[in-house]
Amino acid sequence: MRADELAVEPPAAARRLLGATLWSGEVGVRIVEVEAYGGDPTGPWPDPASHSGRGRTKRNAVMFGPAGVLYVYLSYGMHTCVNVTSGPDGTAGAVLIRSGEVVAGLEKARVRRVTARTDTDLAKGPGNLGSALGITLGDYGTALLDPASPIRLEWHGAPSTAEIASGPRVGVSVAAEQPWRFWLPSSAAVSVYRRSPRAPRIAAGS
DNA sequence: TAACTGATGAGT
DNA sequence: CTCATCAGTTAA
Repeated sequence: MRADELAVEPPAAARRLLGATLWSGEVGVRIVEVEAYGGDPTGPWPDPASHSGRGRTKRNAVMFGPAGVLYVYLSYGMHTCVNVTSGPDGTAGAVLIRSGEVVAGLEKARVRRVTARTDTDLAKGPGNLGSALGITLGDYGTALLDPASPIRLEWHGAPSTAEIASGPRVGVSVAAEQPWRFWLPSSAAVSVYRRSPRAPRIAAGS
């Protein structure tokens, strides 16, 4: 995979990342669920739900750089969420890796995820995926397309559109109408969709 | 359904 | 400095 294949609008980059393998040392995860996030209002794809939706900060700085770089952040004080930057250099964008299947290094992943009931659960959900791969805030900024990196991407070509499903992003209270979540329905590791409690309700009732 | 946890950024 | 917020997970 080349950087220019990710230096496109976040939804297009997200589709290309499905089916790719994300390696962290000996543990490999097949990506089956992703979410695209845009950038600030002055860019080509404004996104109020994005960490970069209100401009550049110390935390989101890497989102404004070249594509194919690891953006990690801490969520809810305990989970590390793994993102791949997208869009051209100077334009903010990223793809959150939400869920995957462990395809290598099962033993190590099981040690890191002792609470997982089955192997399918090892990297199911953004926090669990980061935990299974052992990714920490210290890995912020890793060049994922460099074969020498401890954390790297192995691309197998984008899946066909028939294999990809899309829908609203999870846990996002604004811009919830954007179908910027993509997943492979054939995988059992796709996390269950749960609407944000702050998102507008679709219909009245119970 | 809610307890939990801590970095972040906006407001004081 | 404080304070609300957060792209969650888990046990109940």
